[in-house]
Amino acid sequence: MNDEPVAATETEERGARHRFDRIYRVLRTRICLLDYRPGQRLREEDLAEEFGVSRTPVRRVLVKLEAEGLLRSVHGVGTIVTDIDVDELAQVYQLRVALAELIGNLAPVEPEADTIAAFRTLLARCEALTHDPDPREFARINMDFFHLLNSLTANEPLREISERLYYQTTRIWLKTASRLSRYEQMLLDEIRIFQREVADIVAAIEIGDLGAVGHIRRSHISMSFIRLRHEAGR
Amino acid sequence: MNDEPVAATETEERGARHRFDRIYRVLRTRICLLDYRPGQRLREEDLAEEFGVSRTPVRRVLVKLEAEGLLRSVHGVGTIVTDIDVDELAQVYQLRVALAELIGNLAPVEPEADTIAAFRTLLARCEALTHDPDPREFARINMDFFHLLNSLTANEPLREISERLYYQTTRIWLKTASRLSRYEQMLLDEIRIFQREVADIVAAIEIGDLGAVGHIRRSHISMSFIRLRHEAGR
DNA sequence: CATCATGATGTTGTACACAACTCAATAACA
DNA sequence: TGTTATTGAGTTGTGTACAACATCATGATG
Repeated sequence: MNDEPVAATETEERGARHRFDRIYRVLRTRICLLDYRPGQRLREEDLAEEFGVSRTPVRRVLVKLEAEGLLRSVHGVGTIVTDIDVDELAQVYQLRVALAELIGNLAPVEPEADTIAAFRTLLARCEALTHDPDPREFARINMDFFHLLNSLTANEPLREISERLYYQTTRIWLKTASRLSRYEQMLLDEIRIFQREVADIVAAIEIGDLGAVGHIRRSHISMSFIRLRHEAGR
Repeated sequence: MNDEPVAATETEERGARHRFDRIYRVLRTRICLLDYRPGQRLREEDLAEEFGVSRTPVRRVLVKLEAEGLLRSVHGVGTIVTDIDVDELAQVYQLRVALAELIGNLAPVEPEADTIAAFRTLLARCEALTHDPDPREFARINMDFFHLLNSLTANEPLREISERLYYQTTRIWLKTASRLSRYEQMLLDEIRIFQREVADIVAAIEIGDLGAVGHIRRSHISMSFIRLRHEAGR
């Protein structure tokens, strides 16, 4: 009866796969929070040292991040965080808008009690944020909110694709806004708008209208991008 | 004036990136044509030897194919071609159906003369196929047709995602049909239906109605899956 | 006879040394 | 002085040996 290691694998996901996912998530988060700025050069050896492994497993992660468009490895030069600009991302936003509606339509899943609770917790964090605006915390809440929304569809390919597109676009707000003079005011405005979105969606979820969630989300993504483009144009 | 290598890079994409893409495409095609059967175990060393490289660059390719759901590497066991079944792929098909329509709507690109010519050539290949049915050639034409359709949108993220979903699902027909007794007849039927789809779409393209292309494609993907599911159910 | 331990074998994962490559600084030259 | 080689440092890409792991056969043990 040697099932102890199996159980451990089940709960903790030991081994190579786990290390891989861990490093992957850390790097992805750093890129999206602009801890690594667009255009910044990363050194494989530094990353390897930080995570206590050799370059080999690090490179695996970098290959995946490159496939997702967050990095670009150039032989003899370095591994560079991809730069982004509002115009290039317009296409990705178009697609995200279209997909947002699908989450409510394709294989909607009746939210569990704890899922609803998680939404409420998030709403509270959001409210707290309006009293103490912080761009990083804003980005984090945004990320958590996205993952919660994503769990509302049982269509796994849709979840995967939405996630990928989300991580491709989420940096653009921080990057664009941080360079503008109205930064503080913009941040506060955006937080308030976001808070209303969360409130709207939580209301729709509590009623059980997942279709409405999709519509709300769709319009908010669309408007958010238009606002950004407008601010960036000036 | 040492710009010769630069020019070569531009046209032929020498170097690591090129090798990588080459191996990647070859393996992906083999998986989708069932040269590698679902469940089959691949050995990294065999692949390395075949392509004249070491395991290292091969593993890069395998990581990417694993991220796309075509392979699964298990430590100590092997690299296994993912098995697929009709029920699991239902979700992917749902998504493909939804995305098909977007190709005509998001950033439609006016087809060039040579693109239209390519469609006509394909239609001819398709016609020839009805006289000499061959499952592999059918799959190849299907693949080429997909890539042509995909070039009708300038939305690159959409192209990328559509491609990924296509390669996730395209094996299922060959796999399912090849196990059925009515295989020969099914193949011929399916080829004829496909030929009509191609004819319809070529007509829509020549008129310049890309929206119609999306609708035709959408309904054909949907029906194709329903037929498959129906046959598989019995 | 059933069951569990143990070792042999084969595979992917990792570490590390070296090759290929880029770029900038510097020297050579017209 | 301007321009072109060249050298050097620094980085990613590759090859290779070994570690970690899974599986199966074999035999010990109750």
